[in-house]
Amino acid sequence: MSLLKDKILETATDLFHTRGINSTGVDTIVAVAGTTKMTLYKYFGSKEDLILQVLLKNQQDFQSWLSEKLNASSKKPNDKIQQLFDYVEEWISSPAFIGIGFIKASAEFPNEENPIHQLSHQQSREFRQYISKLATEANIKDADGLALQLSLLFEGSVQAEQMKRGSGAVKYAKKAAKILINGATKI
Amino acid sequence: MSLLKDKILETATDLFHTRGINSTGVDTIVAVAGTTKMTLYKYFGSKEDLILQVLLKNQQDFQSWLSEKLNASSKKPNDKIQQLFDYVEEWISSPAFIGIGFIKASAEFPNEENPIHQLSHQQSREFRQYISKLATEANIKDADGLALQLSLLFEGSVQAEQMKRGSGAVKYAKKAAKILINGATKI
DNA sequence: TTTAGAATATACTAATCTGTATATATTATT
DNA sequence: AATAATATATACAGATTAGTATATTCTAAA
Repeated sequence: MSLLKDKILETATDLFHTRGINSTGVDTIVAVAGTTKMTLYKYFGSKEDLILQVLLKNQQDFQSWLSEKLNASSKKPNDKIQQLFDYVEEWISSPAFIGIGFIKASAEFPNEENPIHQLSHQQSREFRQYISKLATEANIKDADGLALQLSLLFEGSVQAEQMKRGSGAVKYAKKAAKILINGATKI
Repeated sequence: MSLLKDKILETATDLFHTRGINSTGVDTIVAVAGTTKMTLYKYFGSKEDLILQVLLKNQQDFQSWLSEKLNASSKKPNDKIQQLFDYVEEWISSPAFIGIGFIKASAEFPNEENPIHQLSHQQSREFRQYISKLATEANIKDADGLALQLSLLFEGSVQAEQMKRGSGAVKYAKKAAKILINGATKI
């Protein structure tokens, strides 16, 4: 594990978020990270490789943060799905919030053949499946359907927050989620 | 009104959607449109100006299409808000669907000072206000809150469809919208 | 202290980007 | 047929892009 590799990943993550992926050159990344292109290309085969690794790290960080929060909060499946958006709100409202990589990346790389687009799509599916698992464990009727609806609210909230910091959209997403979850819960 | 200007706008709209905005050069646009850069810069002061005009035209086209559909379908406000997602589904499912410009543009130009980002944000707000007006006329309790929730479902659906054509997400967004609308309707 | 690996500085290629300059051809109107 | 506007072709400037080559410096281990 190299400190410089981490520093480059972290810097790229930040710049991709604040300036966009295509608008951020590798020259800028190494300048801000305080290293050189030679070092960057030692750790990352190409800019595309760097983008993919940034996406992977972002998603891993978010997913593990969320899972830990949910697992720590309660053992009961019903509580977990109910609290999902509480933690989503906490995460979106945190000052460290830097968006969801796969949403932005899929917009910047719309071609479905592109590896970056494909990874984005896969991550979006994986997150939806995670919600579906939560819903299944909570004994919900149409788990996949509800998971899809919740993921729309989630991605919409992230989108709204990326558009305008402090939008407060997630507060209403949370309310909508509660209504949808209650409506889908078997009696 | 110039035919060439329209051709350039149309070509740019298509290329921005299929390849991304920053990844599409003006050279490509004029080549596909069958004209030259001199002509493009006669009608558009800059690439940024072209992008802004593409965004404006996209949104006008969608908004007027949607309003006409809703006005033609029923005079009753309650019907209109109920049918909103029917037409959103029709529009997203249409082969001519090319996404929502302001969602992609805000991802590619994340800086809140950027004119393209600002126009995107404004268009997102205007669409939300349009839904809010529908909700108010339908005598709904928290019209702004419901409008926000529906817009999250809307943007999430568009996002999902941009990620994977034929995702079918809007079908579930429609169901969710019905539940939220019914829950928010005064009795 | 010598040696090996890691990181650096600098310069380069070759392509692409936005925007402009100049001069020619086409078209419609008088 | 002469005039004026519109569109064209071509070339260019100047900046920026991703990625590589070369040579030097630093650091840690033997």
